[in-house]
Amino acid sequence: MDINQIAQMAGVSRATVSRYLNDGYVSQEKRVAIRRVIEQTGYVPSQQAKSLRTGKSYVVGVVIPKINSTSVGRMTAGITSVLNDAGYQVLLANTDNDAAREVEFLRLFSERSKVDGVILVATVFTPAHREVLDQLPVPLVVLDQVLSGRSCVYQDDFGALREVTERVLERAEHPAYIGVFEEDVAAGRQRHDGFLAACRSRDVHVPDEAQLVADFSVDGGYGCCEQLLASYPQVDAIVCATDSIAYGALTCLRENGIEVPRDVQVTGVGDSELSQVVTPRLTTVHHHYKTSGVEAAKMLVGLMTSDDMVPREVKMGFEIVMRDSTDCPA
Amino acid sequence: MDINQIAQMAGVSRATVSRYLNDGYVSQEKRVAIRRVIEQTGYVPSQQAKSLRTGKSYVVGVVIPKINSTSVGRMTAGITSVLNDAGYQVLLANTDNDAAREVEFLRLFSERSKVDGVILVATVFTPAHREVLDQLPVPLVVLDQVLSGRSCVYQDDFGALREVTERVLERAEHPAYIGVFEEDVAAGRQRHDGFLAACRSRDVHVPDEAQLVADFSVDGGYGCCEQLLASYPQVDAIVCATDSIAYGALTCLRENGIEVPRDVQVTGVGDSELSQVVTPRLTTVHHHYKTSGVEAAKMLVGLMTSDDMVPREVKMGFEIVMRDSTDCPA
DNA sequence: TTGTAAGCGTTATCAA
DNA sequence: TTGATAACGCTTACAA
Repeated sequence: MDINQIAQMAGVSRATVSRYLNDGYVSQEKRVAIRRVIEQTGYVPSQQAKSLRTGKSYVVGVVIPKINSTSVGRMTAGITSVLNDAGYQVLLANTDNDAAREVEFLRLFSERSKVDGVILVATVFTPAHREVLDQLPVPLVVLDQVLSGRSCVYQDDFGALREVTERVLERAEHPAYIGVFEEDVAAGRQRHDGFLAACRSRDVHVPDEAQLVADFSVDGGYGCCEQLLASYPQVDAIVCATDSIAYGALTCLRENGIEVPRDVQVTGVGDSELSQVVTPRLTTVHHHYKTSGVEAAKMLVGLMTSDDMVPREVKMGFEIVMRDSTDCPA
Repeated sequence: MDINQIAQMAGVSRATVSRYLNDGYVSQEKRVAIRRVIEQTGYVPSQQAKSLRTGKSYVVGVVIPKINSTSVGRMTAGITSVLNDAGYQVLLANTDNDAAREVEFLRLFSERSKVDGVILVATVFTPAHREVLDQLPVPLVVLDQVLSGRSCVYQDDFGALREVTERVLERAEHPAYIGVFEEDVAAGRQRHDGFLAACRSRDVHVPDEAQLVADFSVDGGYGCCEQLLASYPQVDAIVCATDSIAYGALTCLRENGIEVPRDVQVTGVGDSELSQVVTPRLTTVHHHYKTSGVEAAKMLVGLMTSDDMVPREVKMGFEIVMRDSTDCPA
């Protein structure tokens, strides 16, 4: 069922049908004729052919590091809702934290699939990243990481960790930090720096053995916490870079008969649904992940439609959610 | 940069370049000439034009009910990994548990976007679903729900709930059930039926007020549990349809000074990462979600490539993970 | 082994 | 307001 058949059945040329479908500029008379035929046949124009001709695909590529992570899940939910409402389809690329695949997918998107835009939920930026991003022939929005000079939406990880650490320090003297690898500027370096900034401003010294690096998992948190108890037994607060790490730490502390928050305070980042379910309920940073996805998608739609938008860098706000794993004065 | 320019630069016709790109059947001599030009220019054929001509898009549509759910996340991870490795791109449609949008997306996929196949992570089947599925011009695999006569991969929810309930009944006499709406055949009806089957085989009567329906959330579980304590105080075991519901129940019980598992046993379904982190650690059913996604994707690839595959219905195995929220003899 | 030519289903230009 | 006609970039008979 193609436009030619519709034209024939309606007794017009295919150009007229095309106009009916797009601009308008068709006489009332032919308009109704065409409408009737289309309704009868259930004809739907081929998006493929249309794309080939117009150069617009109404598809955007979204590259994410890990689909099964609550923060990424929330961001993706925000992205898809805006994009779908705006008439775009979403081509999803899950890289499983493999930076090389990230580059691969970006290249794939720009060369083969002809997407109209790209959202990159980023973790690290290698030279290969910069190169492929520079080559990108379509608008790009970077999410959850700042890339200066480009449109991006990111969390205030530095500010968040500084603030949550300050709260903890009202009762603690020997804080420790369990973070993630620093190549991840946002979740790695910024959070770590925020922690250190708070300590410095209080003149609290944090020895190296109190600053550990875990992967993003519960088990990683557990392991680091064990290590911490061995090498830095005076610890009285553990600031963690993610909720998962904090869960692992909580479990480890409990199994070692250490009471939270009385003996050791614990904090996380992410405010995943389970934070209010663990015992004790976890004090954490609430990042507006879904909203940041929404922002990024809106920004991309703006870039794709009016092509003279200047890049903006948007830093999202956050909230500290005080629960039972810390011990601050109200 | 199109095939014509490459042809011209290599001094051959564009048909020869096309052959070089596909079948082969090009002389050694021209082959090297073409390769050189392609390398110089970085030419990449337009997938769009190719699709228009061949009718294959190498895109599959994946419809999911909720992106930010651990079970769906795991299934999607399995799906994308297989599909990407097989050279397909994934168009993702997140319906946010809206059955109408599910139908809409299916229609969109089949009519406008010309996907080569569809994976539907299903929850309910309305008549509208059946209609659009019947119209679907491309192979389909249903995931996480059984649809007889069609290719599908699903969890053994009946068997899982029966078994976990049997375990619980070794120590309990007044079990209760907190489920989800029964229109969801798998998570709703099958799990409920499994629970009831186990009770029946032990001649345990379960009054209506001990069978509640929650949404999929922690809060839902909390609320139902409160209700349960009021209307069925003799309860000594709560079998929950999902981990989230179980987390809510655990929290509610703790706040009411009821000890788990001594006073009341609790079980969930899903074995999400946090199940080993809550206190007490949750006894639950481990469903092989990621593997089921892998299976479904492989099946779809089979259907898309050799079009004479007969539909199969695959029931996945499961494991009962006994932890501390139950109290069974080892 | 290669080139010519006819599509795939649209939209855009230009006369009429 | 409409209809030829030429693209968009590719594949595939068919003929040479």
